Amino acid sequence: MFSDRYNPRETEPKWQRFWEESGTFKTRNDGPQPKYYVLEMFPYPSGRIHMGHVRNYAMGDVVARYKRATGFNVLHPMGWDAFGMPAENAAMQNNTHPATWTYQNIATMRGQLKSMGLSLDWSREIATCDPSYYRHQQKMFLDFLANGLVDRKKSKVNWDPVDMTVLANEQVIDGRGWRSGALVEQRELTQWFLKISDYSQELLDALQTLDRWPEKVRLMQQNWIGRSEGLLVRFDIAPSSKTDAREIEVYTTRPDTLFGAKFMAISADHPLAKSLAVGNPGLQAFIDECHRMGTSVATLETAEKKGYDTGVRVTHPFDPNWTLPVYVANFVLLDYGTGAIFGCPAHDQRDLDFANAYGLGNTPVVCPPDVDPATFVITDTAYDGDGRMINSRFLDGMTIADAKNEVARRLENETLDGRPRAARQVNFKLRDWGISRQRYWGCPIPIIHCEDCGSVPVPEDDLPVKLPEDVTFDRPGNPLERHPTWKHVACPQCGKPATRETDTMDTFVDSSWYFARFTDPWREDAPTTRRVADEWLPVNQYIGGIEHAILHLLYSRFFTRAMSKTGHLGIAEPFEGLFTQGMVVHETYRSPNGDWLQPSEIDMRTENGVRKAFSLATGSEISIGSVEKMSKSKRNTVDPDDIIGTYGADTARWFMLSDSPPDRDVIWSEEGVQGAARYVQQLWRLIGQLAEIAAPAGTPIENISEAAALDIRRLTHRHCARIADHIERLRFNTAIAEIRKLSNALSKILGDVQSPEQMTPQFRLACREAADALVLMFAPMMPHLAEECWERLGHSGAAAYAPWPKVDPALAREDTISIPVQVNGKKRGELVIERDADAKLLEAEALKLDDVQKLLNGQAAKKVIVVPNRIVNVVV
RNA sequence: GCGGACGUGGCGAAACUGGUAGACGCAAGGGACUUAAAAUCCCUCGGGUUUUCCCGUGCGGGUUCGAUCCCCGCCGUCCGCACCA
Repeated sequence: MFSDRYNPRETEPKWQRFWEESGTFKTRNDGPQPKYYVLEMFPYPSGRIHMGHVRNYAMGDVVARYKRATGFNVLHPMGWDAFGMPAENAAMQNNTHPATWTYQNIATMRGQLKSMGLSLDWSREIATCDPSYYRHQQKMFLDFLANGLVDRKKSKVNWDPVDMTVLANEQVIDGRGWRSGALVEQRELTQWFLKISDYSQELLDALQTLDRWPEKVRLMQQNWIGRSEGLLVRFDIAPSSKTDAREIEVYTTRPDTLFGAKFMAISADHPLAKSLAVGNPGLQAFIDECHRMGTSVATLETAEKKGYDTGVRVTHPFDPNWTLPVYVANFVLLDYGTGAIFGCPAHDQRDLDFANAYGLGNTPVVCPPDVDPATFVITDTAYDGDGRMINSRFLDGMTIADAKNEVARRLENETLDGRPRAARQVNFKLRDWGISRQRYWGCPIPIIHCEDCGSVPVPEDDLPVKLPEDVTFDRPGNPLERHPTWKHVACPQCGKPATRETDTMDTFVDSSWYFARFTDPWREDAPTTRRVADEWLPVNQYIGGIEHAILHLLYSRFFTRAMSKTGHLGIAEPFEGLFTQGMVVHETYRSPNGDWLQPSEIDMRTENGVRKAFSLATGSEISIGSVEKMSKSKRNTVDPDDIIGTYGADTARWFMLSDSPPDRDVIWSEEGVQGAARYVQQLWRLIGQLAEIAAPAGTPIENISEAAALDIRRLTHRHCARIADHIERLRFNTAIAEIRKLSNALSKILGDVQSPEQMTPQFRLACREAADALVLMFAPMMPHLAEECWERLGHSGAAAYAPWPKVDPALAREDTISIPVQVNGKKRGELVIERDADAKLLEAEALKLDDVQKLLNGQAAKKVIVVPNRIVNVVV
């Protein structure tokens, strides 16, 4: 009945069909067991899955299957992050509709994921481009609006004049649009914003509660939120200045250095700069130059500090006779602080560069410890370290912290035009989230613009605002904008002709709440069923790439709070545990003429112990290049379909998990996959042998007393405990090493059996237990093989329903252990002794060892360190 | 520039965060079985000596009975942020 060779091509589809027909992985919201929600970041339906998906979903599936086996009601759903630009680009290139392209891709990828044997509840599948999903998003947008979480304001954006759309910063490469290549302009557009900055402090504080998140991600978010404590200070404009303005307000985190001030600088976009530019062509030209410079990384890196002296002078807050020149400077940002700074060249590198360029000099006001203030001079390098105040009148001698407080205290208590001259302020780098996109393939923003009534929400009864289907992509720009009828509607308030908002939402909105929708995707009249969502959420284990460390994960954290504020949820944090997996990388191959070759075009051979690559087509030698992330450009990709077709899903999953720690990159190699495939066969043979000798399935295990049988039991229980521990900690690579140790040990035991008499009933019972346990322990990684083995072992039900093997602690514990004996820290021998032997016994036994005696050379040991169950160290 | 991580055999890695360094695997070499190949099985596999030991976790110091792990100083690789006042 069972063949000698395991054939995944037959068994994998068989068991996939079984799971599907039996509804094995359908999850009930009212299941009696404790709940566990495991989620992998849902894919963008780009066309085909790649090996990164295989890795991501294999990991999630191990967790899901393991948790199910250990008694949890597991939610493990899948969906599609289906809106986005690639669908529109494909529409333009192939003259298809984005929806057609997207749903075709979804169909393909769904089939591919199913061939992986993932234990997903497909009945909960969602696609964000489906009106049944985005209608709820529109509802929530309106709820957010009603609760003051939405803002409409002008902001600067990257505008691609050829494609006629706003581009994200990531889509601007060297100042040009990534698709059109056109020089990107900075435009002021009125945009919709979600007020994530209202939650800056909360999002920052709550990071501390996320103790199952990688430290790295928390740090990245912390830096991104960018909290700083400082002082707002109002500077008077000197009367002689040619402006109507009376004062300029600056934000500083270093009020202690106020006596080192040499200039003031304002942003080119500062209102004062704009008003001064009127009738000042030189200044206007400079402001224009600043705008052209753009904000790309490359320009910032090389940009010189440039400024333009406005002629305006301000007076020092502590000395009316001390004036400072006001420059418009290219390095001052409008949207951080107040768009104006005071420059203290001695203690800020940027200010120093600027001051040196314009001959403004510097005065050190913080003197480093152990340096004589009289000789302390700043030339090219600003000093931003600790020290004592100098050259600062009433601050002299203070620490930086005291000086900051003293300046704040004095200025806070001084009034200017009836208001305090200064105020302490906390600032954040985090900005509000601009969600408007001039794109078709996104969730329409449910707003109608009326000349009389302004921006009016679409009435709830009219939701969803569906995307029109009859659109064309033969021209750049937003098809919604030029659609003949779609945008023309009556104002819901006054009934006059009005127009729809034609911007759609950033696709990051779609992915900010999908995890909540999965808890009740059938609900029609609301985004969530709050009771159900609150029971499932937060997601217990979220798994995905590190590239989402900031945007997606921060947006989701905000969205969860916003949904709670609007009554859709009752929690703050969406993801209790986060795991960021490494990439899948592969060798690269390059022919002598510089062409990249795919792994499938390569024949690997070993000549004189050296690995060499040859082209299958031409036979010529190909140079083996560095290991890099799989990418189309380097052609070092491997297609999951090919791998699954050749080796089976179990082999692919096993190899993905076995070689590297899951948070590190894994090198995909043909040799490695073959090793995994060999192991599949090895297990199949081992289970076959065990099935022959094992006691019948279901025989109770009791009163095992024979040594050989007990050895097998101890082996089994010991490994079982370790494997569970490794999976719990997501250490899949070491879990797999333990499984291999167990199967190796069992193979050896069977191989050592000399005669049939050794196979006593007790021995057969122990084999039964070991075989069952082994299968159930590799089942999370190789579920199809496990089902087939389970059947071969004579079980009637499926392995997917079997509980995780129960560990008997008494059997798992080792009674005899070996303890190393060191002399002066170097291992000289070892004691095999009963567990928990006391220190005196260990010491006596250790000193008896020949090797120890030899080194003692008749003398007494100076000292003997004994750590029970660990080590003995004899000091001579 | 700021912040963070990492550095262990030919390769991926492990080591219960102070207690036998290199588990498990890949590659390689040798052997068995085969007419042969595949498959399978057995042995070797950090370096030097080949009977005893010595050296080895990027480099140099330190703490300790004992350091891959802790501290100080270097070198290198990778990642994130970046004119944030």
